[in-house]
Amino acid sequence: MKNQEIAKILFEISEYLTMKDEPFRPRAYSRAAESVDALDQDIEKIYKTGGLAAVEDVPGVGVSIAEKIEEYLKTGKVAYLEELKKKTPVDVSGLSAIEGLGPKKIQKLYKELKIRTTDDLLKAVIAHKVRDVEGFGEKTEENIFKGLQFLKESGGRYILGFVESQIEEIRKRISALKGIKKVEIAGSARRRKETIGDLDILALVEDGDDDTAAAMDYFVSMPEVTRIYSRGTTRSSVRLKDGMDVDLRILNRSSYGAGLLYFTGNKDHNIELRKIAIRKGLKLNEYGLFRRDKEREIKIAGATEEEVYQALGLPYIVPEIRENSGEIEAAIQGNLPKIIGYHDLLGDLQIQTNWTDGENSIEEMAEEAISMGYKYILITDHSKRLTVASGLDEKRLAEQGKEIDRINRRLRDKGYDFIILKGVECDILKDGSLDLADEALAELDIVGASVHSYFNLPAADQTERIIRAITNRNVDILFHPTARVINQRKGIEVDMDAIIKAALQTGTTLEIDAYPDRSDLSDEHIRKCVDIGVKLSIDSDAHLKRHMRYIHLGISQARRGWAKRSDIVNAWPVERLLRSIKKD
DNA sequence: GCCGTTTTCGGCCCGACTGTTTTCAGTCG
Repeated sequence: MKNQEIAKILFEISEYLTMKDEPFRPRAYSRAAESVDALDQDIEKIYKTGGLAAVEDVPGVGVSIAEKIEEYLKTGKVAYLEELKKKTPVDVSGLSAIEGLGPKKIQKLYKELKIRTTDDLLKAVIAHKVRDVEGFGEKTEENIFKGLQFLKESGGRYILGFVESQIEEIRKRISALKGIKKVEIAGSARRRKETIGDLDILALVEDGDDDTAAAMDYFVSMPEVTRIYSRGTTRSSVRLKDGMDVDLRILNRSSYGAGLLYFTGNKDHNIELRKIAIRKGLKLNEYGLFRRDKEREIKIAGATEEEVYQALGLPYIVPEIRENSGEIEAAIQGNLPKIIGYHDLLGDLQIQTNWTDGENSIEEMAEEAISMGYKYILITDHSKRLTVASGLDEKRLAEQGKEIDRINRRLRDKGYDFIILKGVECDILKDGSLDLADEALAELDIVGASVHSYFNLPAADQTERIIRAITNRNVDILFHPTARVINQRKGIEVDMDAIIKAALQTGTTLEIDAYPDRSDLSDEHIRKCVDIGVKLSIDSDAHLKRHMRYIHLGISQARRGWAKRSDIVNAWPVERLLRSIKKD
């Protein structure tokens, strides 16, 4: 599906046009970008079945943009964008990734200091040249420096949820090749880390079948490949257009499990396993588990991961917790937790609709939830402070409640075992008070509260602010507790231990926000919550129907934090959820 | 450049916040 690629191009055009001080056209392009990004159907399919006219039916897309989409689908390029880039040869998307830098400032830096790339910018910042440009100053220069540092630290990592469909597509294509029996993704993607550095693909061929040339030929000549690092019979390595490095390794059946284990990692987990092997007089490597018998090595396991673990005297350890952070000790002692499964959730507790900044109606989101097998959802539109999202005030919130009642009646009449719960995503104000009146919040089934402003308060103030908010007896869940956006913004600085403690005392649930670039709470914080018994929820934070499908990423995150079904409130039936969540 | 009509062109989301200014531009959501 090329929707995201096209959205990115349209957005880039919008930024160039903003730099040129064009009125309105930038807005038209970014609106079209958002709209294409939000589309349920494949834009290529729309074009192929309905032609240009069908593309023009996409909201925000008119004749001119439709033609550019057509051009991209046919040629993989948009001449208009190439032209803009030629006129202003600046890495806009790279530079605007820096928090606080937008097209206007980028334009100014290019004009005054000839800055084109983040490298140029870093040099200028170090030489203290930026502070002298009109409209900039010491503080801005410092913020740019921090932004560059942050990008460098997080840089080069891809957000799993955003690259997953591309990865799956490559996996499928390789699976279909002749002689390939099975293809799996290993590495940090298989451990379900929130970001991945590169991609390890493992392919299985039958023992004795060493004709891997066709598979390797295909791999290094895939359309998305821009550079071939190496091409061999068992391993090839390439770089994709978007910068990601990908390895393909071909394994035989007899060593497939050992290879999968080895390439899944993490490294420390593997090292621990090898130590166990040594203690048992065995040797573990990527080809199998071996016993030395006189002068010969005899393979005693290797075809599957399960048999390798078993031969080491261990139960199977799921990839999500292979981090050498206590899982091996727990496995030895028979204390591995029964972590939550991918089909254990009964509902989703953070969903935005077109009452505020969501795309779809309450009813559409409910239908999507029903099709996913859920029993309930909580509608949590924004509160009034978030004016751009046309956040709800007390009056509209009450109106929304009535609408939810009507839809619930309709769903019941249709015979669905499903309920829409009334909620809100209420802004936490600077001092920790809430954006909506207590009486309005008290009317709702479940209240979520979250931070969308003042991200830079000192840790002590920020912690106090959050604790004050969750101490309000109407607040049931703290949404995306650290407010981080991966590759964009660090989380707020808080004493998370103090917040987790306060959550325990007040009976507040902390959220695991599954949206790919949030993934908030992190695995590490989840584990702390699980250890002391703080309740958790796993929510999609969906602004469109499609976003609800990101929920599996939140489940991965929970699994990485060792959470059991009993720790997750939306894995509970609705009666128990409502009984337990309110702290009266 | 798109949309929605007032069918041929005028209006387009906007408030909070930051850092720069000394009254405001740029960025973010």
